[in-house]
Amino acid sequence: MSAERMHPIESKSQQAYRFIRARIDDGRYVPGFRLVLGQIARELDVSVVPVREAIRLLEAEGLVTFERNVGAQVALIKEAEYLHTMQTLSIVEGAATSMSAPYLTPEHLRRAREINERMRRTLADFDPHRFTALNLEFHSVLFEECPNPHILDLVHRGWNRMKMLRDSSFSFVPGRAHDSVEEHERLVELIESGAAPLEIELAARQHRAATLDAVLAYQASHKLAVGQSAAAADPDHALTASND
Amino acid sequence: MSAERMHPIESKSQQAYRFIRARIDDGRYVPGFRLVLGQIARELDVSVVPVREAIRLLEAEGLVTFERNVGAQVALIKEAEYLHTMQTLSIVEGAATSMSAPYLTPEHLRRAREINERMRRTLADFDPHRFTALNLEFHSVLFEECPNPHILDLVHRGWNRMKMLRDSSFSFVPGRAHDSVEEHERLVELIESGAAPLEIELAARQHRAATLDAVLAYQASHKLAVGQSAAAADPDHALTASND
DNA sequence: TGTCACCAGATCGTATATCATTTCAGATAT
DNA sequence: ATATCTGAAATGATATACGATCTGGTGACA
Repeated sequence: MSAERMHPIESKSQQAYRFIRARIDDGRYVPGFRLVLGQIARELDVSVVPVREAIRLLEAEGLVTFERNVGAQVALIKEAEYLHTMQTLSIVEGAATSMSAPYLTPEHLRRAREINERMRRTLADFDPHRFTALNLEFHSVLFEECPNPHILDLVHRGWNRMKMLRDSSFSFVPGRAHDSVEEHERLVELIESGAAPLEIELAARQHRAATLDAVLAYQASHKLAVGQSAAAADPDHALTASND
Repeated sequence: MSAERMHPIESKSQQAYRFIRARIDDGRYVPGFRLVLGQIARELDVSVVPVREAIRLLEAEGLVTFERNVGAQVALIKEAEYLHTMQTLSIVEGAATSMSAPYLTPEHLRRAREINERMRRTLADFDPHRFTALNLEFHSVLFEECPNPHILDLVHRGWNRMKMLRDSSFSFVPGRAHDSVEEHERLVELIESGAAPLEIELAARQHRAATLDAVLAYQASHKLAVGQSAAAADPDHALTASND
């Protein structure tokens, strides 16, 4: 019992959870990927019971769907689902940002600006992957001092949903990244100026809403251009989207 | 296989989930109540595996705490937790109300008013249980047409957390119920007048925030009056609160 | 050729048994 | 009297085994 941790021995359920979760997050398990209990259990060298538990938890979070005697698969994000998640994110992110703002120090704002500058420099690279990562980093700094863990939890939930369409069907709306960087700078300035919480909240909310609008407009025009009337008429079709 | 439903045979996990959940909701399992797997399994005449799964789901929802090799218990709501949940509720309820408002018909508003009138009539009875139930009903009508199911889900999560202190440590802040009924009426009028979404959102948010303020003020004054400095100094002490 | 019955494989669902950890009471030593 | 040790009981965690259900395909039959 010498070189043994006293507390944190990870249970096999948690192990399975992290295993699956990591693969969903980094895109190895794309939406629609089928999760077979026995198979994952063998990969992890555990029994199916902990794997099942992990999958049920992921189901509760909305990351996978699970049907009795049929199986589980990574959840497919539909257009309506995307819209709702973005809408929800705009609200909770707005709240998180404004609640965090009063506690942000000049050092926080410096870090935020530094990250945003890196985003600006990647604009020419057209690297959605990296841009999204930096975007998360930027907003994480702004949320850092939010005193309400519940709100932060909701923000993270929303991000997780969004992450699912990261590698699988990501689309970069032309011009949106540039606008996003500009809005980031204005948001930092607003916080710096000691603006009223409500003003900050609405600015942050608007920032997310603008992305949603841009994606929807892009989707609409793209559909029209290609003339995919069938896809346009199907409210359940999978979506190509952005989350910056 | 004649008189058998084709789809909806409830799994034992779901059965266990509903069993426990119902008892938490109606107060038979008060916060702190210990949930022993084997015991619940025997009561339901199932094995411990589905019970365990149910408890893990409840843990994910924050309704119970679960520690490895120790066990589960109904979550205790602390003062900070209460504050955070109410704050979150004020935000998501505000959003849900304003998003629902444009779709509310005169019939909706009539029903809302009718429920609120029943609340008014119970003011003299001092029946917190009934008042809270009507309060939920009232707001449910206003949320009814919210087109974003995510937001509604968040509202319900918040309500579930609040429900936990319903019977256990419920306190009716003097005068708050009366104010609440008045605010309800004003909220309905605001919606009826076709006010801007943001205006409705802030009014709904304020309604919830006012309750929180009332509770905190009442708590503070009560503590001072009784002179429980020890309890006041402990940020983790259990809370007596209201959710109307 | 279309439809239906049926079978085989895949997969989930749960019970049971066993292992691991925690807790607590009682004993023992200081 | 206090602290520490010890072992049994309680409890959770997981593996294994078996049963139930769904799915897809195959072939008989009209």
